Amino acid sequence: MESKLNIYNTLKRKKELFVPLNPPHVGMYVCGPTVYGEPHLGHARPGVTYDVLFRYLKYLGYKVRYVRNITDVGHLENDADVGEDKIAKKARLEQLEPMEVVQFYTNSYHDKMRALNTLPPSIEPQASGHIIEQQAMVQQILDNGYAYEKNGSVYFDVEKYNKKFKYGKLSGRVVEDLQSNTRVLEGQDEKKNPFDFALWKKAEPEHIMRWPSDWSDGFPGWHLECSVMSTKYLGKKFDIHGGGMDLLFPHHECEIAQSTAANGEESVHYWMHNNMITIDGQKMGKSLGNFITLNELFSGNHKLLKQAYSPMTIRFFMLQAHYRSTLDFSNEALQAAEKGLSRLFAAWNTLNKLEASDKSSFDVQALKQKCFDAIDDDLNTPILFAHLFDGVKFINSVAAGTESITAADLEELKKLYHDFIFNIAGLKDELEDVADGENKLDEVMDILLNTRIEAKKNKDFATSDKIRDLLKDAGIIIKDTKDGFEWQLK
RNA sequence: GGUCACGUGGCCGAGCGGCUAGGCUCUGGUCUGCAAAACCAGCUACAGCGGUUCGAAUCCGCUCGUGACCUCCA
Repeated sequence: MESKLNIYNTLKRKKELFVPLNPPHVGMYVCGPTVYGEPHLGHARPGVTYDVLFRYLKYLGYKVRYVRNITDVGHLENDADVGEDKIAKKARLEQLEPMEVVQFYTNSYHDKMRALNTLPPSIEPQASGHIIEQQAMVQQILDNGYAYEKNGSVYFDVEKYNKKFKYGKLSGRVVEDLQSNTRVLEGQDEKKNPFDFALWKKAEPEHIMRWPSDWSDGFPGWHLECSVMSTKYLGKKFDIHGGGMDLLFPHHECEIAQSTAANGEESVHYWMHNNMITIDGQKMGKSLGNFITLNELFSGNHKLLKQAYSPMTIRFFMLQAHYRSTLDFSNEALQAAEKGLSRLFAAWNTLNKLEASDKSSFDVQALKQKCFDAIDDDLNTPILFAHLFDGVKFINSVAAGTESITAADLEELKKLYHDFIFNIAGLKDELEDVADGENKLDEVMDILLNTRIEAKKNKDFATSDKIRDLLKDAGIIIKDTKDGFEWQLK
């Protein structure tokens, strides 16, 4: 478990060696989706990023508790503290019970995350299931003097908090600047300062999702759930908190303030933030309406899409960029990822058929070291794949007979590729999935292709080409090899 | 307006002081009945202008451009 994993800590603005608070245990919390719409490409990024982290930590032998929440209440439409609850709004539009909306999109989110081969989190708590705990934290913050009640709503007192602790340390903001820069929005006259945020909000009569409390019939503020649920399941201090960069301010800043105000100390050791997916250089997001849902990507059913892209193509596409860089969507980039991935899996299959000889013309240990160095360097998956592709060239050369490998090295190389491709990067061979359990198809293909080989032997190329062309039309690609043939579904 | 990022070859995308990133595309070659795959070779790079340095895509300054956050967003 001795690892050299370094992760970029947004709080410190630099890479730090990862040292868990209570080894071998690791606690990680990631902000999940607000379930009021179909998950889109943007949701896949943190899903995949923190899945790789989760997988790698487990690979290193840590006992990881991975908590990812479902936001199903308290997330408002306009200003954080005025306006309509997103879930309730969607429910009214669709003539549904709010929890029906929540369930529908939660299911869809799970389906898509599973398709992307992300492991389910250890705990996936819902905000609506933790109203009692949220009320308790509101009371705690009130008792500690960092919140005030006004007309049944409770607000966090940023100015007061800032005197003892520092508000804005994560996002690099200072309260004085906020004072002059925060937009004045209507309905905020209850607050002492415009940057104060709601911990508990009194519900308007038409508001559907509401719970009784000491202050009013109302609902919790959006930022509260993450502080509450991370504390409940990971303790007052835990290792890693992840989320999208767009949540850095105000959401994560408020989380820090709430947890600190309630518990007296900061809770998170390493803050991690994934960057955005862009489209034509602009952030892909709900508010801009320029998002492509995962449904649309998987089916190709969107005006910007030239074709469907498989979940693994999407996953690989993301892993070819560093998680802290923006990643620009385009058909060309996705197609390149699709082909690259296919080349990687072709090499994996080749690797498993390789024959050993008495010497190696390649340094497997050096490759292994490079791969670990890459992943240890703040999950640098693009570098990791660059090294794996160097290995692909070698694997293909061994198959072609221009390079060689010993039996021991071969075993080592197989393990290396298996560990990194499947266990850590979390990729899977989708073609193999299809082929599995289709023994009949295998038999039929053997018959067909052996017939073709005979035709070739007899120089009956018209027949052999016809078989190849017709199969191609049916979505099956034939590759002739030295001593036979290979085929794969496209 | 404030705060902070970023601008790399046809496309995507690493690198963060000296050493080929990688993937995809393109061109030529080897192999093959042809094709595909594979292998070999090649092709256009570091926004601009200064500065620091023996040496800069990489550090500093300025200019131009793009974006993010400051309001819900992964």
